[in-house]
Amino acid sequence: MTVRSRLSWKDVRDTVHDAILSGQYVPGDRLPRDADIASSLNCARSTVQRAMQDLSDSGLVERRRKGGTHVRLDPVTRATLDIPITRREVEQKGGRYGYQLIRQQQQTPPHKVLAALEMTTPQDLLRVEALHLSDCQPYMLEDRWICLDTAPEILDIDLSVQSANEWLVLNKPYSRCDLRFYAISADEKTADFLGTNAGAALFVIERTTWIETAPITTVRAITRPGYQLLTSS
Amino acid sequence: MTVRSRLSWKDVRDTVHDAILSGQYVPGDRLPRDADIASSLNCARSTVQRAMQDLSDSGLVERRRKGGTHVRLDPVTRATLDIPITRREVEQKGGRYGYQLIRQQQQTPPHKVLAALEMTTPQDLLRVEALHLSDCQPYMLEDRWICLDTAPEILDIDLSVQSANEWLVLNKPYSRCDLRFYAISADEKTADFLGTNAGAALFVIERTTWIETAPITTVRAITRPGYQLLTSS
DNA sequence: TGACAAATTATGTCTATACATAATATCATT
DNA sequence: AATGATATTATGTATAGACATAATTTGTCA
Repeated sequence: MTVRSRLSWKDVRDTVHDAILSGQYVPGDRLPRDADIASSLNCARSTVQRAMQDLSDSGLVERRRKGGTHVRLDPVTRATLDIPITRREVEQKGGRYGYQLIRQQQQTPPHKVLAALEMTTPQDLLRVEALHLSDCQPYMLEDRWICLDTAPEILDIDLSVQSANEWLVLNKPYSRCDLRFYAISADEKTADFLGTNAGAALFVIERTTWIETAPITTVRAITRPGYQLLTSS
Repeated sequence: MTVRSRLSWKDVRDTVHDAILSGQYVPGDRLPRDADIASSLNCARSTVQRAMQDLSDSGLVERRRKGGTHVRLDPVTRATLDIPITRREVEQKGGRYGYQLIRQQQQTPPHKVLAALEMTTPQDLLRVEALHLSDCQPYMLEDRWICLDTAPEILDIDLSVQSANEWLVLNKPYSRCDLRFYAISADEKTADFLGTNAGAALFVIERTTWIETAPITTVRAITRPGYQLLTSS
């Protein structure tokens, strides 16, 4: 059997993880001190520290100074979601990407939009409605509001060629992103755009981004019927 | 101004992150070598390494040995979701948690369920249907299949007292968890349980867990009308 | 017994160093 | 110009040591 000369922190993490999975430690149990794990596995404490930090990040254990490390009593399912730009998403699924600009105009946002952006003083935003296509079939209908204070350059972009989604993601990196998922019943207009019937259940992704505290954009993306969002790994 | 004597890796991460946000580096650009960043910020290379690893994990940059570190050309929105056990979710929202077992029986799973669990040989599973309540109002309807090979102890549990959700999460930690989100139209029976009308758009969370390759459970949780799932931070 | 101060302890973090590894660049050879 | 061996380089990772920090325990005094 192959014994690596040095133990990586991922090895340590997996060892501890397995010990928990196997029932050797159950929720609430206290794990040995990092230093003890280190000496029993014959590695440095910093290696164990890195491993335990990862387990803590993933929600499996809780660590407190002086208190030690405990298996979480109240485990959470912590999952990572990857939401690529829509063009990539379509292409990754093997579709041919298409894009249609529906409408673009500066207007006063409703209260809901201001609230989502956490803006206090009302001001005109650029509203962009667009349809993403996969193999010429409707894929996602987006209703977007862009903050012109934060992203004034958007006015110089021809949004019938490049989607706002794409331009923003390449040119306005964000420091904070809020996501929200829910289901809606399609209204007449939405159903029409997405090629379905009014009343159909549709999956919605809402995303709002900021640079520090400055709002960039908020978008409500209504997906075509049957759309599913999966976790990455 | 307060200058901390030593720079933490999170400080380094934020500094680099800010440099990217400010447009100093745009997608595709190559960042300086870790060692150079280290000397320019006056910290150790390992500190920079830890920072860059985090930026790489969060999808903002890409690192390749010898190739160096580049700002990702194709940024993804990477978000972390926390899905607590349902009792906690209800309580965190300020509701009083309640639970009703609807039905519990061993039966042959349909093909869809077998596929979700990645099982090849058909065998009887324990099917548990239950309703979670918040302040005596329906909150979530779950339809669960449990693999008796992996979790035989579940048969000794009185599932009218403790929910399968809770027992499994405390007693069967998983090594892999797949999540899936989508929208459905309520059928008559579902609408009835959730106190809404047939045809209502409902948000669905599907979760399947394994210990290594051994399937534990798959559950389809249909949420009450208006339910929204938010990202954690 | 209670309140507060001090010692203890386990995790948190940075540093300097050494070596590993993968990808690229260089250079000699044909 | 194509090939293949070799050197170079940037990241990946572990280690020992030092010190920081927070939480608990212990000790002291009223």
